[in-house]
Amino acid sequence: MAVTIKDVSKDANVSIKTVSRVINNEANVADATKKRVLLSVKKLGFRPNKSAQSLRSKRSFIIALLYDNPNKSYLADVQSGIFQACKLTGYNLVIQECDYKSSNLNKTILEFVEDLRIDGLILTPPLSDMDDFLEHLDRHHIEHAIIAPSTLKAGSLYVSSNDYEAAYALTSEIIKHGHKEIGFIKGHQKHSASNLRFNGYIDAIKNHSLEKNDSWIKQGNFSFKSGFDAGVEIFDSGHIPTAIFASNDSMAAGIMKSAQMKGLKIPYDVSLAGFDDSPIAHQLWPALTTVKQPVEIMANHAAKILMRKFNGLDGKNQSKEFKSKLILRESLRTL
Amino acid sequence: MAVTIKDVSKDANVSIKTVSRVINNEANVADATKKRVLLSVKKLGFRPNKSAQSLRSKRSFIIALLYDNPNKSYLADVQSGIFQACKLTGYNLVIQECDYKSSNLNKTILEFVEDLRIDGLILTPPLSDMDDFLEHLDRHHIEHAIIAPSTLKAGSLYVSSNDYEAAYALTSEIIKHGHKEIGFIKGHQKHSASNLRFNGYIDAIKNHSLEKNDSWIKQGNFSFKSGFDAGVEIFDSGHIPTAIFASNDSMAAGIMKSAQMKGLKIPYDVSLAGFDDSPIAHQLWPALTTVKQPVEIMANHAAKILMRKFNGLDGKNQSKEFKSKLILRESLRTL
DNA sequence: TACCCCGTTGATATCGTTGTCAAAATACAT
DNA sequence: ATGTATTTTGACAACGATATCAACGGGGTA
Repeated sequence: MAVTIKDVSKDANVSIKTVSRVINNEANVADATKKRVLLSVKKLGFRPNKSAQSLRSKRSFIIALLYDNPNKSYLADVQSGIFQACKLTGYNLVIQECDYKSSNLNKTILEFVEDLRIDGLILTPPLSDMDDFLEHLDRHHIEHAIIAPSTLKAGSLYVSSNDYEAAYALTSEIIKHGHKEIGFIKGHQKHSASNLRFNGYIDAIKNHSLEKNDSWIKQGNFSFKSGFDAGVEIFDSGHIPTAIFASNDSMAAGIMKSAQMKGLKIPYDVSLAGFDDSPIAHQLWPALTTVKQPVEIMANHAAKILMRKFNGLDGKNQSKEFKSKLILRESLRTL
Repeated sequence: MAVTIKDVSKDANVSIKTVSRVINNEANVADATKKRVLLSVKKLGFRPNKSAQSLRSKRSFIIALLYDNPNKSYLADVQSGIFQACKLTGYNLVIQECDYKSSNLNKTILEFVEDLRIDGLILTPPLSDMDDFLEHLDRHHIEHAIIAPSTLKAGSLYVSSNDYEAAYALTSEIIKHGHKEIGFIKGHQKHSASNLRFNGYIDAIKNHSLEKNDSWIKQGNFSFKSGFDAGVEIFDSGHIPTAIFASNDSMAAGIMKSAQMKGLKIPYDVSLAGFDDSPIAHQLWPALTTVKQPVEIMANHAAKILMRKFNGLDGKNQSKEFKSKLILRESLRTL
């Protein structure tokens, strides 16, 4: 039989309530008593029964990661970042795949949270962008931290990255390399990052007095295939830009493949840039110029501020924007 | 306040025990009663409190996925397969990253399982191969299903793939393409799959009366970098094989990069094959010839048989070996 | 009719914590 | 010494389910 709070209370010669106070770090326990209890806890190897704690106190010490069909490497990074944070605090991590288009998403998640008494959620795009869903969470007082939200609501917990600035910077860098004709592949329409990146590109183009050419701007959806298709379209058209900036690396890889199949050499015939610095970026040849977001660190921070909030350490809102980093590799050349 | 079993019992005019019997599908409840109770359950929207269930019955309806630093896309596939199975049965999935080299792995996991009252574990390589750890689980009666175990113990739950046969078949295919000098990059030493794949290669070589050349056989560890390094070594040596078979796609990608940097063209100067059919395999140019394991389906099956066991549906041992599929792509050419 | 068997049902204890509230002990002021 | 405020402690209820075990009711048998 496992050790219970009762065993500890007997061993330390106090009431179970006092043991409870000690393990929950409550105030107003005499130092001597505390020491004695902790000794017994250690001696007997007592670990509180989480089901009982959860039943009584309505806290589970579990947080959940919600995601919908993300890029695999992105998911792994997010997950890892959250997990590291959990390990420090003793929380556990449940994962929940969900369909952002589902009509009963709200209900499903509410029941999920209530059933497991989940203490809080971490949301990834495109869930981060669903205002209706976020409002639903607020209405039911479900704590949550948002990774890459579209609108930065005061009082909400989030971590974001400077997608606009990064896309602007990368575009400027491409221009600095002498390019004047720069294509762009847009990302998934439901991801707010898509617009940010596109706007960064557009504004950089404009501010450098270059002309925007719609036949070089294609709608993708962050998938390899959409990049490949866009590449085929562009390369089949009469006029090819000297550089193409894809909203993520998968699409850039798709473009690279379509280029190579056409016999076009990167970066000699056309330069290429991606976004994300996913593993494929440096595994390709030539390696991709791209933008690295500190995804794992961002997710880690999201988990941390979420758990801090549970514990009332909410003093300053600790939501934060993280800076991305330009990574220049061989796929971009100077004209 | 949430609806409890008590509310249902009042509404249906039965005792709480009878409600409990109905929601747990126990025998010996009169049909009429059952119907009445189910009606009330539906009407009131009753969902049993999991903490209470868990506390009393020592079941949590949670399973956990244990992994140690796997390939990101592999992890995502495994996770997704398990998740699909969970969704059908109402189980939840918590993930636990762990360090297979840690000296207190046994203790950590035991406490994790006991604290959360985890019903069962799913293990991925290299944890699948740690006999000591597996024995520890048995000793503490922790249910588990193993993905890709090294030794197929009777009575244990597992899903495996035919790595040996697949490597043999792929090697034979390479030989059939006219290659007589075939290099090989080994995988991580702690993964049993590494040996299986290597043995498949070696036996195919032997059975086709080809000579094994140790300078073309390199030790890798499944990482891109280890493949890259192996490639550099091989290509820097005087004599280059006409084909190289890497134990996984990441390493094959590494070799491809090292080849391209050396100015060697794949598949003209050297053919290449990988293993796993990870996303990168078809995102490269030329696309990789490889072996596809139904990872997601395997993981799904592992989760299913594990959960079946909880429910005593253990009749036949439903462990299973899954067949891999050869995928021929441009990286392999006929000599 | 009396008896037993067996499917059905319910009263109540129980799981291991935390919450409530009052009692006991101690500190402080008069 | 006395009264009061404050800290420390414990008895017991409560959380919401399942487990135990006994009672009930109807059919079959002697």
